[in-house]
Amino acid sequence: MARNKRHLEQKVKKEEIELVAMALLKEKGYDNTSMAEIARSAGVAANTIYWYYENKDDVLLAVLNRVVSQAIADVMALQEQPLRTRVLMLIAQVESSGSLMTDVHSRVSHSPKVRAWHDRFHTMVEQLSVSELVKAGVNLAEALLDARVLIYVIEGLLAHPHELQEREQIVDHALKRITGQLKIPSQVKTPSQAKT
Amino acid sequence: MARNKRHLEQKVKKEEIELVAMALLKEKGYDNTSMAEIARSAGVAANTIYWYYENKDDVLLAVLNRVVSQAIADVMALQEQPLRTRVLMLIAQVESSGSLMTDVHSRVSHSPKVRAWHDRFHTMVEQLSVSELVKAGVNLAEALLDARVLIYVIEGLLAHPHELQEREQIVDHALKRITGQLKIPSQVKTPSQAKT
DNA sequence: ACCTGAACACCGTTCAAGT
DNA sequence: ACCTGAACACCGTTCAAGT
Repeated sequence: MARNKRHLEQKVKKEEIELVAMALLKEKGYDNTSMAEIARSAGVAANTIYWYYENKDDVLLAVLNRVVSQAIADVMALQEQPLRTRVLMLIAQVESSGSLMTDVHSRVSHSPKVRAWHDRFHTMVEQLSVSELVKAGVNLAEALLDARVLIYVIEGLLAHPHELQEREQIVDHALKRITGQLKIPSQVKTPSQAKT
Repeated sequence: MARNKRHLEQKVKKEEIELVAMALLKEKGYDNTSMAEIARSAGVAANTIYWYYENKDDVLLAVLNRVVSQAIADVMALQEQPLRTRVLMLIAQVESSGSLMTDVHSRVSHSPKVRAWHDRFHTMVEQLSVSELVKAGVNLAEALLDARVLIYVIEGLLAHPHELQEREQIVDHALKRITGQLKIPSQVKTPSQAKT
């Protein structure tokens, strides 16, 4: 029982470090968050983190896995929604993780592990996009190129700040260009035009 | 005469620091290039750089201005070439600057000066793209959105490694989606299909 | 197994001092 | 005006030592 409790609390300790790291990395980004700060927030000595993780990039990867799992879960929950809605949801979801995606890109050249994670993630998103586009009526031969275009647009939207409305416009426009025509009526009207 | 010579050599000193910094930053990126390394390569003490530049980000900006000036000059020289060629040229040009563009994105959150530079640069590229697209036959109302899509595709291509052929395919595809139809015959055939 | 204090090498930057 | 040696604060990481 005591052993059990202890075992639990140890897992909890790592969990706590990861949650604290996630909050800090989301809020302030990789470079502006020091290991010392993460440790302090988690209530441990600075070097204690190195018992759980090899280095700072490994902490980043642990956080990224959490963030991505959550994002996937959220987007999966919208299975029946139209593509437009799901793309916008994905962007909003990832955006709430602050500069994490930019951080990944900038760490790719420092850490092979981060590079591997990035490549896997990219492939996954690409496959998802292809199947989404095929479902939306794009023929398979072109879907691969269209998926790339769509992903780059999404990445661009994530890397640069946009008004919500502007973001929707760009997504709508890109999807229109890709699928040929908008399949579903959009709600891009300004709030002031809401009826009754 | 001696004063003249001296004055010249001073300008040359700054020039040398900048050229050395450009080479190093292009080759190894911002984070992997230390001020000490730049100084050593330029043959000065580490802190001497701070007489010419406020900080490391200012060195980056000086290098960026050189790189961009060169890129603009090169692309301008292709005034009469088709859009496709110029876009590919721009990508190749910027790509030769290594991870500099990624570095800009990652420094945006650290330095307001870098952010300002990034925003000005982005606006400039956007305006250029709009006028290019209008010239290519896209109607003005949609050109702004199309320009954004095109820029994000270009940024995506720059941020991720691609085979030359694959890159051309994606650019061709994006331009086809945007302009409705490819205006000029492309040479995307595989080398093995070259005739006679 | 888990955690720590102390130290290390490196970094961007500052400052007082030299010419 | 231009340049330097020495120092500073901070960083990620390591190591020997404690429980």
